[in-house]
Amino acid sequence: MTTTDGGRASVSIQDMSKISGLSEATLRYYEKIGLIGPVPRDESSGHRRYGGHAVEMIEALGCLRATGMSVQDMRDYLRFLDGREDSAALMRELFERNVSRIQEEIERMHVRRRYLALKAELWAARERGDADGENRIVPEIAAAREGLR
Amino acid sequence: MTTTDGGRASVSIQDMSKISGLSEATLRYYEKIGLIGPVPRDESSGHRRYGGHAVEMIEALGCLRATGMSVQDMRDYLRFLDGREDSAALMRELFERNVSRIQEEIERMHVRRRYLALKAELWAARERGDADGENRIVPEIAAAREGLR
DNA sequence: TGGCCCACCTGAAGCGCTTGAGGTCAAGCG
DNA sequence: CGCTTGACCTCAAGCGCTTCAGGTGGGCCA
Repeated sequence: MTTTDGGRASVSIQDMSKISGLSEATLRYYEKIGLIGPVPRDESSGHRRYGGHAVEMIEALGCLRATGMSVQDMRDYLRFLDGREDSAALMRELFERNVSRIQEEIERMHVRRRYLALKAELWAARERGDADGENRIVPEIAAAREGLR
Repeated sequence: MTTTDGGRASVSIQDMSKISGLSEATLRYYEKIGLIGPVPRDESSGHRRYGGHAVEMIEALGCLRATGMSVQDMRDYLRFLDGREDSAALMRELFERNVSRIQEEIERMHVRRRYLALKAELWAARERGDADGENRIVPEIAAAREGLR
């Protein structure tokens, strides 16, 4: 998992990927756009070696990314963490905003699920030649469509 | 909304966008990738004019897109609609697959919401200098993190 | 010592759109 | 009549990644 390198633990990109849940490509991408890094390299091979501090930070980023948080919010998160400003309130707001975002997404998902489930039922009715069933479902689909924005 | 053009109704891209909920850019994009179209043009201006058949089709696509259905599944949907194959079963399967997809997304969303809500609580506790509260929340966050994949 | 494989590297292209720049056509107004 | 306005056009770039192509360093085996 980790190799010792002059007394300090260092982690390869593959292991960093396993630890954080971010793909190797994403780790390179985040470095390229300046969200993390620059990551120190192994002298001879030029391979990335993530040090203790970076490992924890990127592990946390992996969780935030897994919630669908935007890159901009992750940037703010890192800024609040590291800055000596009184950032507890800003952090709370950042996370509350993201809870609301998820909440809204969940609600939209329910509407979508209902619409798609009705469509599946419609075609199931057609499949078994059930014209009555079809006629019952059609107006329900029309109603469900309204909620889809 | 619609203009009459030699007895046939035709719809501008702006109105098509309002009807379908797809942006004008998306309508052009879908045409470019061959999902819809080619759309006939007004002789003199070169502007797109969507005809009756296309309007209904694109309206339906708008609903499917609003559920997060993939472009490939929308292609299949159109193929099943139009083909003379016995497509009711294929349609049912397509929609059932998409219901499952949404169902899984909803479940993941719940986990994410919990994680983010705990993070918000953590910073709220820090904000009011509540060390006990903090200590109560930290292990809950660790537990919630497990579900984030 | 040569050969092989694996982990890693970079750069470019693709996905599904969105955004923006720059230009055309038709209608309305002073 | 020229001018503005608005709806539309095309082409190119950007977003947040993923995927792919082509190349290098290091360890292990014969």
